[in-house]
Amino acid sequence: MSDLEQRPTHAEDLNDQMRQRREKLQKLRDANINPYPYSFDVTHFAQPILDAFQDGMSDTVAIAGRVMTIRNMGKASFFHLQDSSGRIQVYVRKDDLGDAAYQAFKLYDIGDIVGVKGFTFRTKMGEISVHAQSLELLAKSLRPIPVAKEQEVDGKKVVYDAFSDREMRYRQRYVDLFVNPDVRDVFRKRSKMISSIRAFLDARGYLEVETPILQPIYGGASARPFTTHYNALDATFFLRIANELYLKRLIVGGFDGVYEFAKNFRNEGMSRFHNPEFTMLEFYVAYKDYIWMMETTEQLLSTVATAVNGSTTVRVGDHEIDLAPPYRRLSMAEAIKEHTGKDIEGKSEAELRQIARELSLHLDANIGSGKIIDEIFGEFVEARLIQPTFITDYPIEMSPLTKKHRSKAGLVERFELIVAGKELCNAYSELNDALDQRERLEEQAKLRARGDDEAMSLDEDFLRALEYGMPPTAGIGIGIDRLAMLLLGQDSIRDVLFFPQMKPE
RNA sequence: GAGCAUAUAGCUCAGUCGGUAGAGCAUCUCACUUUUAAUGAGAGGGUCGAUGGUUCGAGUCCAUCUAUGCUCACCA
Repeated sequence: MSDLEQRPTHAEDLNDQMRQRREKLQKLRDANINPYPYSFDVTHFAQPILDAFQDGMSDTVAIAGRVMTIRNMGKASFFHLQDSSGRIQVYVRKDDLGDAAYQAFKLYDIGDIVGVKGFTFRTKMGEISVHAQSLELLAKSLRPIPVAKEQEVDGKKVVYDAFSDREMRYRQRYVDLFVNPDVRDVFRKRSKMISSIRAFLDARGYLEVETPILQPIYGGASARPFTTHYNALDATFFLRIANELYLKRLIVGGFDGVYEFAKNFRNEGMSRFHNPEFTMLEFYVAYKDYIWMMETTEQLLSTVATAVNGSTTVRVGDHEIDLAPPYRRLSMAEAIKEHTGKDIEGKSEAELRQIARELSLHLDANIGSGKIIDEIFGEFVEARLIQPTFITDYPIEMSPLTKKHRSKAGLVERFELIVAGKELCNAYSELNDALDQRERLEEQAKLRARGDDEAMSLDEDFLRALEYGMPPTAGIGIGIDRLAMLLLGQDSIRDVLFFPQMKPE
């Protein structure tokens, strides 16, 4: 064995199984077999073979994939081969392959990637299989893989010893994916979800765009950013926390509708619901308002749910949630009244503070009235909104980028869609009054001076764009990871992200 | 950032009162040409997360640290 093959890839010792696999690799090379050939002509996939098989008929097939089980019976063997579509059993006989090839097959391991040419048949025990006429190693696997055994009990699959350690599943997602079929399904559906959203927006003529991730001024949301240094400019840059201000610039530029699936970055803690980088769909449509956006959101979500699950209903815990329109619409004041009995409409900051006290809600002394209302809502209402509910008409202080309400003083034309007690969407009639926008951002600057490090910065170029004139516009942000959790029945954001953020090993 | 829990073989897990480290699967050897949690016989495999401490003796008790999970806080 060469020096190279004895060398661990990391500074870790080879365990016995890893050593044995490397020895087999060398034996294969000694037998003049290339364990890493260049290609293989695949003609069929496992699941379609199973679906199409009819007794009395036999197809000639060439399939490729990963060996997942081996049952060796001396001069004949069975193994399961897993490809992107599923698993199929392969039957191998020494008589068919010849001595040398069967000898080589004995050096295969669970986890190896192989190609099989043969014909389909049904075994005595009734399993549709491929009878191998030739067999080719396509890639030798050097690490033992977790082997989960399955047994059918009363038609249900029971899995034994599943690869279930969450840390290892996330750190080695590649293993998680080939070992756990349910995980593959989740990510296929996530992909389906995104493509159906894209199809929905494309069908309406909106333009998919890309905007800067590295930004000299961050804005469009209230959050702490990741900071970096741009060497060539010797300047501080930020990873975007939102793309809102750039998309609005594009509306100023004359596009009627733009959208972007944006990776955003927020320098905050991680949790079941938060990953520091996450995906948000934002889209903006000229000449529309937030009422229109509510209808569009209803259509979008019901369309996407049907595309992904074939139904508008999803189960979350004990609740059956129905995404079929229409969704309940409730102003924030109405929602608070419904769940606390308190009327917050037209109340001063002192009065709101009194209401909060009556509700035994402890508040920071320096927060303003908008924030107080938000706290009351967050504490007593949000988690109780299970069926999709549009909460509308937010206090102006909390919404510096939103147009003033057409009829209600002190409020703005904004809605959030709450589903299963979580915010899923946030949308406005976008503020296009450049002078009002300047005042609002100056207000934010004062908050920042008071110590609110999540208050927005004043972006002069954005204001300049608005001064040229932006049409009335409706805009929305939809948390794609949250939507994936909802539609895919996952209770942790890590289970809908291929590579969730982890501390270094 | 705070609290609680977890960390033992490649995987999934036991390990009692502190006294030489266990199982199933996986791996290796032998047998077996339609098996399927294949079967039968045998074998190997461990820095018990890390570092200190208590003790004649620590997987086990104590402390600190690391990672992960859950809850809370911040947020989407």
